[in-house]
Amino acid sequence: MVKPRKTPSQLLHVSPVPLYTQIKEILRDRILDGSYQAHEQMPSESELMSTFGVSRITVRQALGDLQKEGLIFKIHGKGTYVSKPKAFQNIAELQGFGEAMSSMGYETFSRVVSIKSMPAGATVGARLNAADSEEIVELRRVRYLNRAPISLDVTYVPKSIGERLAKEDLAHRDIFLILENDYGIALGAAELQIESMLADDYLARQLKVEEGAPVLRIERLTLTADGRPIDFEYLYYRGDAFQYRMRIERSHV
Amino acid sequence: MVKPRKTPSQLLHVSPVPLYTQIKEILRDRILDGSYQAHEQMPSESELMSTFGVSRITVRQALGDLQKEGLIFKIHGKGTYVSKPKAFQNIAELQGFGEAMSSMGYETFSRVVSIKSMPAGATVGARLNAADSEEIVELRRVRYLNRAPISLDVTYVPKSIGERLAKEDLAHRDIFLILENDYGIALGAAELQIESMLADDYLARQLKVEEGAPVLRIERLTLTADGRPIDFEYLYYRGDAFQYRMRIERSHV
DNA sequence: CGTCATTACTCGTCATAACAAGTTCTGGAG
DNA sequence: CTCCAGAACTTGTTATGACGAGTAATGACG
Repeated sequence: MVKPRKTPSQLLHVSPVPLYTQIKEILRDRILDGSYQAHEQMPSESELMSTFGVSRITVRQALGDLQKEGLIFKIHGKGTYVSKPKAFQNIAELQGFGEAMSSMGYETFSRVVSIKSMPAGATVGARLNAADSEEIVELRRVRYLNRAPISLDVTYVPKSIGERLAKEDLAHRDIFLILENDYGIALGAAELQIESMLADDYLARQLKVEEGAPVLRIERLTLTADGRPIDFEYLYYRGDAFQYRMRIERSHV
Repeated sequence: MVKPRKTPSQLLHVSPVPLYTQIKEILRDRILDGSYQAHEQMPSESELMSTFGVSRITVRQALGDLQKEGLIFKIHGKGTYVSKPKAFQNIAELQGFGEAMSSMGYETFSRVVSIKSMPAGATVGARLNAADSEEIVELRRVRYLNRAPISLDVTYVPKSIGERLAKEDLAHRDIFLILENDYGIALGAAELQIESMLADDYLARQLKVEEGAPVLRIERLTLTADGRPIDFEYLYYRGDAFQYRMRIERSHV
């Protein structure tokens, strides 16, 4: 059967954006805007090949990425299906606080309480992979959501980074985004520990809650893409006003 | 053109295990046992092709999987490198409590407090996608770690599943593993909400803490691989004895 | 009517091939 | 010696082709 090799209209072949990325985004849009309903079967790989005019490898790469995002799932021998609607989609991403909130439509800002240089000490030094006596920068901020204080962030970064950060607009910009966009540091993963505690005097004042109120304490170590620790934080969230939400994938190993 | 089907040497081609999986496991072993040191450059793709006698596609699939696991990372134009050692590796997986603890060498068991059938009600019904009046099963368990109570789990599942679960050895087996291994239900992802609260009278008695002690409250909805909600839980963890740890990847989109 | 083999579909795996794009080293021009 | 072009590496993207394996519908057979 002769297939007319028509140039797939929608796709830009000269673009610096890979084909599979373009296809992935077209399909993601169709899923999110409801063109493909949840639990519906998606077009098969061979259909997608001909409609987009690309090879199967390219189609599979696009579908594989969407599967990693949790938008679709496959059943061997049957087909590819759309997962449940949006709601929570990709919350298991590493995001800064402002990044996460603004993507949900909330307005936030931070108040910088203090910035100071100090020796790392044993605990922080161990996390940031620095000697106890090495100078690092401690940065304390209170995060506000709709004018109400919601968390106290105590951030430790290496001196070189901290001195640059001190000059930035920390009230309105996420540290994560500054590191990535301005400093060109690719972030990899974060390790979290979450526990519950009671507000002490200092926390109560900063978060405008009663002493003894429940507080969510998160210890977060952020790593660069090549695994170097770069940012160690203690985050104290008001227990009454905030819920830490995420989505975790079962390992597909 | 007929292609002679020649068999490359070292790997098992008759095995039901895909080549890329075999290669992935060989490489993972070498990383974990230190043959490839952290931050060291791994053999290039072409080297791996010739040493294993496979095509580049196969090598890339193995490396891609290892990258998803966080064991290696790649730099375009430079090469493939080993990430930081183990420590935390793959904690962002969906695991049951016992599953997670026993993989860390702890002994756990559960005490079943109650199992009862009841109408779903608005909150639970919405989560499990059931009518308010539909009968579901509520299961209360206290989890013990080294003989100390550490959490109260309140689990809601559809009646059909709950009635089967009631006959199982819930004291020593994770619900997740029963669902997957015995019932053949593939689990997909879980959505979590974490918040901090104070122990009330009932919780304090169950967890053997003082009333007003900090408690980590986790709301967890577990979905099957095809996105159907199947298990909704409230988990109340003792704030003094437990830390919820995880590792989150920055989106590689 | 129930069972089973066939068949036609799906996704899963793997080979070969080519070019693009980023990095590093080298050698020659100035 | 310095600087810059290019070679020689790396990973990234894409095409074409083939076979395997799981699922489902079909139809023949008992």
